[in-house]
Amino acid sequence: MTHSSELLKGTLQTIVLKVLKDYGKTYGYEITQRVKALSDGSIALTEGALYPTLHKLEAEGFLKTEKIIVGKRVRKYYMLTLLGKSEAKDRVSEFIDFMRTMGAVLQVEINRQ
Amino acid sequence: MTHSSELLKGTLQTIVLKVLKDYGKTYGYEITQRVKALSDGSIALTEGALYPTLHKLEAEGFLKTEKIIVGKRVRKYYMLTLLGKSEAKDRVSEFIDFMRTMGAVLQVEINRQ
DNA sequence: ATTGATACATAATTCACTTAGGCATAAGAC
DNA sequence: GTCTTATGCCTAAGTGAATTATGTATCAAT
Repeated sequence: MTHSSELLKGTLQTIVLKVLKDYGKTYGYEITQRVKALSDGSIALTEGALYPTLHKLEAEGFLKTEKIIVGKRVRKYYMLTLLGKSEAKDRVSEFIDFMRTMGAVLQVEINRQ
Repeated sequence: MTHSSELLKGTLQTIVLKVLKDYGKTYGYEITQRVKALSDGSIALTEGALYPTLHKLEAEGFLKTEKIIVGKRVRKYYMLTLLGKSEAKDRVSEFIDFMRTMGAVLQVEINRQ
């Protein structure tokens, strides 16, 4: 395990919420693929982390689900609730603040455009 | 506890190494004060996290220590070893990569200048 | 004298995540 | 045809960095 994977901790909920905000109705496996693509292969979400997180966000009222039968398999789509949309926005703002703060602490110039 | 404090996880070693790189010989309590100042009050390192981290970084050969008697109290100064200097640089680079990747995933424009 | 700041340290607990399973269908390689 | 890889969901045990809770002691200020 690299040190950078340590940095990833605490970002999973934010990532999931933002992906659902940007892409709408998405299923678990698809989220892993999107994040892998967006991160140029460097972020590989593990199922052991992803599924419990989806369930938790749903239990908190941020996500709602819809099951679709594809062939003989069940696919579970997740989408943001109204509350979830607001939460997604908040979490991204929070992340931007965090980056700015860390930029100051680490004396790295960071600008959001 | 806010969600942003969750984001902070995994950054402590990087912060400590970078502060020691930028300020040279520094003691534990001083590190908490510097980080608080640099982060405009938003990052308050807890002693329960800081001291074990300092001990661990020392055990790994990244830090060396020097005890100074101030009045009747012992103050323990930490400074980077040669290995620690290189590690500090690597960790900051890693953090910059992480921010860039997260910027891409969260569709937030981030530029380092 | 009592509070708050300075200064170190350890121990129990928490909790997000990793690791390791389990189950099943679909597609492609050989 | 069967073997591997990809698709697709899930839970449970274990890990480890953090929080929370203490403990000890000096110093300055009111």
